[in-house]
Amino acid sequence: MAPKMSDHYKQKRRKDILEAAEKIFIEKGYEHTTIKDIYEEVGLSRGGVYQYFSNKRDLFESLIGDKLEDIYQLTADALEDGEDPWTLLKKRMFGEEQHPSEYNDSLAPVVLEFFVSGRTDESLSVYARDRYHLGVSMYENIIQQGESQGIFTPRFSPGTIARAIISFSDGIAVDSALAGEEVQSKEQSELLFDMIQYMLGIR
Amino acid sequence: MAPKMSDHYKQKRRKDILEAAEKIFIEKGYEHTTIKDIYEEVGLSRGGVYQYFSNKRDLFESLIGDKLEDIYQLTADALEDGEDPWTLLKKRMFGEEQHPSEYNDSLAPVVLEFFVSGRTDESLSVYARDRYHLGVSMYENIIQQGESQGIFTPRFSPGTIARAIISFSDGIAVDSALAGEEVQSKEQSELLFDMIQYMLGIR
DNA sequence: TTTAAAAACGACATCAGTGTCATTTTTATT
DNA sequence: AATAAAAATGACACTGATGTCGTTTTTAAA
Repeated sequence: MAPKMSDHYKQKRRKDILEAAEKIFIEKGYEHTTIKDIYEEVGLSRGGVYQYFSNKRDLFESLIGDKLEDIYQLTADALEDGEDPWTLLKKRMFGEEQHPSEYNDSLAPVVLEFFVSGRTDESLSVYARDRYHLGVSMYENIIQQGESQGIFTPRFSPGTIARAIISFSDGIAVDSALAGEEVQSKEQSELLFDMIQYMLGIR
Repeated sequence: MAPKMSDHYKQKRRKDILEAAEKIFIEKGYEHTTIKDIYEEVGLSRGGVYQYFSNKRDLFESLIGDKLEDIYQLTADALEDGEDPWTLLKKRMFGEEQHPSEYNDSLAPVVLEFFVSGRTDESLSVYARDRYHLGVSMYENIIQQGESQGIFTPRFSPGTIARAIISFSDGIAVDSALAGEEVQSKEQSELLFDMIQYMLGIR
């Protein structure tokens, strides 16, 4: 006499909503996306979405949530396992192919929009700082590891280089969002690549 | 029998509104600023503001308008007058003191927010591209001038280096908006400074 | 001082989006 | 099949912001 819905079912629905939401967020940006846009995209009703998420912010945070923590953990593990810091750094900066390519992380500008437009909200800005900090640490750890192995001879402190990588990448993401092709993200990634080699004293 | 208000008066009022608006925009960000916030800050009524601007976007575009064109023109003139490209480049990147300092252009993140959150609006994105293009040209011209004078020996095309300066600066602006001190903008500006010397082949 | 034009006011109608909740539908278990 | 719990629906009340417009106030010229 008890119809416990399978966890699997709930998870699937949740994922459906998040996928639809991601599509819409990329299309319309964070601020201009409404709950209506989302439930129409999933093919659910208003209440249907509210069953799973309590508002747009909750939905968005779920969407981007954990992603960063995952990659941080993955990086820590890789370092632990003795993966080459230079290879690892390239992977984190440019993806598995370890090489600059056309810019494609279309959610990145939305994430930045989310944090920038919400920067006056105290709780959000705490969250933003945490995320930023985690990103810095990730790169910093890789660089420190490489330094201690004698692979890198950094011209600036690992923290500063880590922050520079993040700023530069964020800048490319933002500019791509607003000027598209014009930004020549591939060429810029190549420049970033060259700059990092210089900053880390790699031949 | 005709009370033509002095242009001076109108200009002053307009400027008052823009100044108040700038303050509020910096405080609350673009999206979260309302017309009400603004007329309360100036000490005017709702209708009062609408007398001068037709909506928030119009107001914001007036605020940032021309600024970029002005600096572009100023740069073109300076090059024409034979100003040293390296000095000029440093001025444009770091202000008159020509040296990296704490990040302080508090309107910059608001400008980025404006363009990023409005990036789906066709007319706005045209405007954004124009602005971006103008910025690229400005830096590109300086670099080309320096190259032809034999002061710079660029490792990448002037256009790519120009775009990199913009991306990096935008990145610092965005990150500062959302993580504040944490971003260590001064250190990053120093790194940017060093990187540019390297990219331009300056001893 | 009168006067007519411009500036400033603020109430108002309108709109878009939000989150809720009583009701209906679907589901898994008995 | 019967049933009870969970999921899904969509109408609803509410909110906050927008731009307008008839009215009042201020202004500078006559």
